[in-house]
Amino acid sequence: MQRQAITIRDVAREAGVSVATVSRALNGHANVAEPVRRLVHEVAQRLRYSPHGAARSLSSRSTQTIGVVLPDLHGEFFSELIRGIGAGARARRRHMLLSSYHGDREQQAAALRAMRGRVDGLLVMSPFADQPGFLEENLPPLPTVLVNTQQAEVAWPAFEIDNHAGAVAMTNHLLSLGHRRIAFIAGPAHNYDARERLRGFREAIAAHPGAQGSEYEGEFDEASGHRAGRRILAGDARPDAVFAANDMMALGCLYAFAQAGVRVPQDIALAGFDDIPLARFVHPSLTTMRVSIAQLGGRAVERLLDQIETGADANGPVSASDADRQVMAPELVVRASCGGPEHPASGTEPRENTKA
Amino acid sequence: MQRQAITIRDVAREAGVSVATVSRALNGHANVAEPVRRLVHEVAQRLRYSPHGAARSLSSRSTQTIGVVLPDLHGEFFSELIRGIGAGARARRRHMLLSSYHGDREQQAAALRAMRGRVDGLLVMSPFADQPGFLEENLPPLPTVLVNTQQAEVAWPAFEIDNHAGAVAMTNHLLSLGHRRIAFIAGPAHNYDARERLRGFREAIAAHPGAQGSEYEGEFDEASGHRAGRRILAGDARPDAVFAANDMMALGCLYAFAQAGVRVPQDIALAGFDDIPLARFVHPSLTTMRVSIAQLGGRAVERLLDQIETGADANGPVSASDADRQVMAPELVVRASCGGPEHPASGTEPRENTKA
DNA sequence: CTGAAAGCGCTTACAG
DNA sequence: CTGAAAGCGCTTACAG
Repeated sequence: MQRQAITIRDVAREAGVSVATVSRALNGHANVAEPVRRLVHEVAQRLRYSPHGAARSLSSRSTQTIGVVLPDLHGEFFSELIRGIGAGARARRRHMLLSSYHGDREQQAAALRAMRGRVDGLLVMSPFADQPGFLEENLPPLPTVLVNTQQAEVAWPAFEIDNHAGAVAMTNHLLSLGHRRIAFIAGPAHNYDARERLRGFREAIAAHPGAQGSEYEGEFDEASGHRAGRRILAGDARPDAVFAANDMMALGCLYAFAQAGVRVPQDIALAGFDDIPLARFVHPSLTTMRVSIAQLGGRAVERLLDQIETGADANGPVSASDADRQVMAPELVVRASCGGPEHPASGTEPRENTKA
Repeated sequence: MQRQAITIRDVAREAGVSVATVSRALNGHANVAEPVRRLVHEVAQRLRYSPHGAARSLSSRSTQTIGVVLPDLHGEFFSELIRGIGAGARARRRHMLLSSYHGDREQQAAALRAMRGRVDGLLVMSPFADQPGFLEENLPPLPTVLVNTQQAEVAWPAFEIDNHAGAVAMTNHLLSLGHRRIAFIAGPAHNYDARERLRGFREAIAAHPGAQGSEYEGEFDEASGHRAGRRILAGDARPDAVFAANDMMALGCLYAFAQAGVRVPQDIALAGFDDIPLARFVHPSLTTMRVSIAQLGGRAVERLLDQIETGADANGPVSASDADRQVMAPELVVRASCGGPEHPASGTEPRENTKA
């Protein structure tokens, strides 16, 4: 059974008016007589008419949709980002066209180009944006806001987590607890967040006379954290504290310590970054930097929609200034792994209702 | 700087051919002379032309996009679902229009209607689908597949987790361990998954002579699990085992037991449902039913795309049969909370690379 | 307040 | 193999 799609012409015929009048009535234009407006609405409802999105977009030159181009959909970072963007879009009655691609440069270029004529603006997270020309060549002529993305030069408005400041804050926290020999488990070098966190760690160590930093490689996953933990224990000068560039690696490291009978925080302090849900549940609970990814997404979409609505949709690289690069500060969360309170209020603190 | 959008006419003019030829060349139609094809591609590339999505959709009557309508974006269930759908869509070169709405019936109705002319098919998860007429009245005339959704009558193809079978399996597992008095912490009654899990528990208990079930209310969150745990301990006949309808409640319950000094599994066994990432990290690690949400989404999108491509896009409620209701069985994961191995391979088992 | 008509940017029979 | 033309389903100046 192929239901025949109802068009605006059907409504017009049935209501005995022109399609122009139907369009005006349904779009809430003022210049429609009240009885006509009512009639049209009544007929449209009876016929279960709903306008054809592509047709409407083409003639009105507006899609009521924002495009979201991400490098991946895996993991909590992206799910929180999408949730934040989705909430922001919904609040302002926009749809969301989601395009993930695999890490390949050409694939992302294609994804960006394919957005033309489908969306009114773009939210982009791209590992290739630091390659000169990449965005200029592939971004459709649309307002665009970047998220957690390093640009070749500041050209588009951008929102990002202040990874550098967060790493400085955490390092300083460890130093303030009296730790002097601090090991850092770094994330992958190709990752922007990872580089910024490493940079923050190095700066904070360098700024503190007497502090001594050491660095270990990691891949942002549990396994590499575990390997780093073992290497740390195998070294001859055991550090006072370990700062892992993200929580997953901190958990892997924690497990390596547990296996070796090294107690946290008594024998060695441990800290992570991200405040993933697990962080408060492990034993000891993990000191970390909390980043609000959903809020990052929400703010970015706000900014994008403002830009779309003011029509000042300067889309080229000329419009942005440094003022348009907004960083969001993470927050230090002290837990037991650095001598803070254990498992604060877990089990009593109400959490979000989760589906199933 | 408002870059002027390049249209197919610009390419045609520049290449000295008609727009029809440009269209054919760019869409890979066979009937274009090779030199012409090359010229057109070259010009299009030089001009950085990309076709206007709405225009293309309107004239070709195809959007290369699937619509996804969900009740919420919160929590791991939805992020995994989106990830699975996204991977499936990408594999078959489709875009994904994501529309979440708040729990309200009218809002979902509007979200469904707004999909017309924007997508070629729909993936829908709806708590209102059990109300007769809701889908019939609001679904656009498009191929549609339902996900984890209870229909008034089987009318659309549907994919869902076999919550009933999972609950039966878990209850039988607890019985097989020798437990006879089993408490069940239920999820919210308005939730389909919750109802199915409860139904499975009751059936398995009823089928086992000598087994004795008791039921406690819960809301699928940690706090309600904690409350239920306290009530369970406060009762006079302490059960041998507790089966929580999801992991979050199991964790809350676990914490209540820990506070009361009740040991798991020595004093009481505990099991959950979902296998959330936390489940293997808590102490004791949690026995649970693993459900592959991403796979659920992936299969559903496969089915939808097949339907779209065969053009047999029967979209009305007549086409589906019971054969079109596919259930996916969850898998029992035995861990320490029921006497299984503690923290299996954690820290060594490589996990997915997570962004930051 | 209302309608006829042009136009949005493509694709696709239809001729040739 | 190629082009002129119609058409997809809307919106929006333009007249009246």
